[in-house]
Amino acid sequence: MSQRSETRERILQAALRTLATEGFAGTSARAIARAGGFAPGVIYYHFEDLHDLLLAALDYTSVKRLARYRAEIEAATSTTDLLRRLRALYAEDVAEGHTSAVQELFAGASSSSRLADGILKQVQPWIEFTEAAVRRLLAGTPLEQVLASHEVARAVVALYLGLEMLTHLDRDRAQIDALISAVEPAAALLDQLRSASSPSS
Amino acid sequence: MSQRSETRERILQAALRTLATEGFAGTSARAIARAGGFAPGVIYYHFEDLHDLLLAALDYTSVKRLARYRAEIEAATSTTDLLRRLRALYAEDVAEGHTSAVQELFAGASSSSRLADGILKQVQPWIEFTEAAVRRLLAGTPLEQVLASHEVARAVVALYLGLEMLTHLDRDRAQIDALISAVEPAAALLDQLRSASSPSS
Amino acid sequence: MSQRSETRERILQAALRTLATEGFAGTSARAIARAGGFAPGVIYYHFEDLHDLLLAALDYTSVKRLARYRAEIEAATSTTDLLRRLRALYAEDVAEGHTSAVQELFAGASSSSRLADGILKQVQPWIEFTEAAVRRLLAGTPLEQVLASHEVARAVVALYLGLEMLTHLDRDRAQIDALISAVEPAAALLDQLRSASSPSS
Amino acid sequence: MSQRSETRERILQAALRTLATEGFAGTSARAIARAGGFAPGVIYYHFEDLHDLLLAALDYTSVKRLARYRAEIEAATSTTDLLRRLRALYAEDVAEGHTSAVQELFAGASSSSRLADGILKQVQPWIEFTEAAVRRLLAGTPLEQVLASHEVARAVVALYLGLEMLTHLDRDRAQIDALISAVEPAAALLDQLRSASSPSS
DNA sequence: GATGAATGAGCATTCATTCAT
DNA sequence: TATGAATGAATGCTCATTCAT
Repeated sequence: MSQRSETRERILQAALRTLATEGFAGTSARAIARAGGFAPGVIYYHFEDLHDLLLAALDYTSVKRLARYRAEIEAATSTTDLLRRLRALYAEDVAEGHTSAVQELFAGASSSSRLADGILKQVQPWIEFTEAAVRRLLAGTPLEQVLASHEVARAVVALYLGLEMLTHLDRDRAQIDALISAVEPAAALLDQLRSASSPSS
Repeated sequence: MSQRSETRERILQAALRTLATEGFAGTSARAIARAGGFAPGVIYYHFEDLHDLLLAALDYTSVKRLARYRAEIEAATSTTDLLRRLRALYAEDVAEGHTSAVQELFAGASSSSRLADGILKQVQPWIEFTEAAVRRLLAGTPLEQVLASHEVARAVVALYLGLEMLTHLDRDRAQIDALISAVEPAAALLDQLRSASSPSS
Repeated sequence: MSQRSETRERILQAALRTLATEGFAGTSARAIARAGGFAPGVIYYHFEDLHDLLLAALDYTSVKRLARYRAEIEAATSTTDLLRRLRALYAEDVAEGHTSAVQELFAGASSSSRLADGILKQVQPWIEFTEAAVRRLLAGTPLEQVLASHEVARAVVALYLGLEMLTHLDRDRAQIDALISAVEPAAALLDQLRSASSPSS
Repeated sequence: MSQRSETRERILQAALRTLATEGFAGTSARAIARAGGFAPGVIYYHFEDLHDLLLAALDYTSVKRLARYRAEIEAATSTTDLLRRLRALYAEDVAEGHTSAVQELFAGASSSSRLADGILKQVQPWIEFTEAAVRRLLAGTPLEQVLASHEVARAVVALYLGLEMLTHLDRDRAQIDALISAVEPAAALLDQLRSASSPSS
């Protein structure tokens, strides 16, 4: 890896770390530089400006996470299994600081429409990915007729973002686990519906 | 109403208006004062500081809206009817600037844990209210056994917040309407489940 | 005088002083604030931005000086007398720091077309004033037929600016005096031409 | 030409081009490097620092232009002819970007006395050249007794600089042409004076 | 000879907040 | 009660210059 792209990566990681520890408002050029141990000026050597860096940071973490989600979700054999995998994926999100960064950046989108536009572009793949997953999930169940997959996908992504918001407020990650647990019976029900409708599979 | 509380109200409304038009980042003491036609100094005469004012503003709009939601949701006769009422309530939220203010303040919570704590206190009543509504809604359906009302309530509130976030990003309010429409068949299904399980009611 | 306009004047004078002592490039908001003994922020409380302040400062000195020039030039009884008065006026320009400020601001116009436009507006009255003076000066002499007063006026103003530039370079104000002295015989000649053409006056 | 001096020349030309297109304030090391297609670092390999480069650039264009002026002015057969040649020379100045570079550098002299000193050294030859030209021009006319050639020369150079300043402000090059045209009758007069005083020449 | 990454000081500007009036 | 002038720290960003490669 070239020296240039190494530094670029150092800056991206410092930005993500700063978002997680200082929040969006605290993620100033100086704060990022402090976190990464470099001069504030380097940021502008590698990125157009702060917005550019923050969007790049979101992209950096988003692309990596989307790949992981894609791999796990496609490997799921049942809704119950899917839920188990989602629980693990979310734990990874938290461990890697992905949730914090996402939450802070979405919050920060309020302060700049340029940032908002950039973020919007990055949510699209997640909505599309979720839509495909929802379609697969409902296939062969009565719900297939009754739920529009695009709208459901959007709702699922919104739910993720909203839950992060609440979690940020009360700092109680356990609630997310509780929600997943709470949904388990419903997942089991869905699996039954599916096996009933296609007994051979 | 005393002159003091009249001024207080003017400030609260100016703050909400500013949140809606300028976003959280643009809601400076100066901006609020400009919007309300008073001197920046008066804010500090009526409120501890800017955070205090913003929290008071959230309370101001939140209490009013919660009362409206309570009235409408309690009057709902079926899930389908409930959905119709929710659509109207949401339109009111938008018209009154409540959605904007809420979205901006939640986003702003990132910048200060004091603000976050204050906001958290204001979400609690909404979660409790939603929990009661969910319980009433699922009562007498098979889902009652299968969904934990507290977790569902939290998810519903999170969904509202997350949808506002997405709407703020793509400025496409129609998506909210589309989601409500998409859920209608499911609501009808729920109504059928209920009437099947308790034919006498 | 109100407190507001007193401070405004303090800022204007600090700006002029800083232009004279630090040059255009050194006339930063901080430097002006230091020179005037106030916080940098006050500048933005009284002026839109730094350009706005600098243009206001140019206006401040320019209006005062133009009034003085107008009074003196109109009182001149002959070209020789005019020259004597110009010498005194220029000495005042220097003493008041007007020359420095003008020189620095014109130089600074290079860095911003907004500044350039503002300065241009302030030169116009000087060119018009000079044109009137030139017309009066040449009236009744053979040169009247031979020199276009508008172009001559422009040239005279340009000469003033150019001489300031050179003076700034070699810091030799005596050269300006030498030029005025050098022109004296020509002025005397002009006076003779005029008295010859209108013997009665 | 050695590779070293070739690069040096590329830098000089990039500097002049940048002065003309970006102005003094925009002529940063980066900007010059970008204009010339080389790394910022090379500048410091060939020149002490940025000031040193800018002075060298002024010298580069100044020496070339002075040679042209010398050739043309010495070939002039009358004041009218001289004026015609000056008009052409000035057009060359503009076309080559010499006027822009000179104007910007003189403006920039405000920001540093080191730059000012260097520029001063480069004006001297122009003043001397102009003085010789003035002396030749007035020789054999009554004005010879009445105008001190050194002071006139200085005034002429100042006039050139001042006119460039005004032209930079109002971006109206036509005014320079208008001035030359306006002076033509006076030039013709001077030619008559000369032929009257020395009928044999 | 040349590169381009990095530095750290500097810039204009905005802000929450205070306080004399 | 209310005003609005003033503060001083913080912001994003640019720059001349250095130096390891």
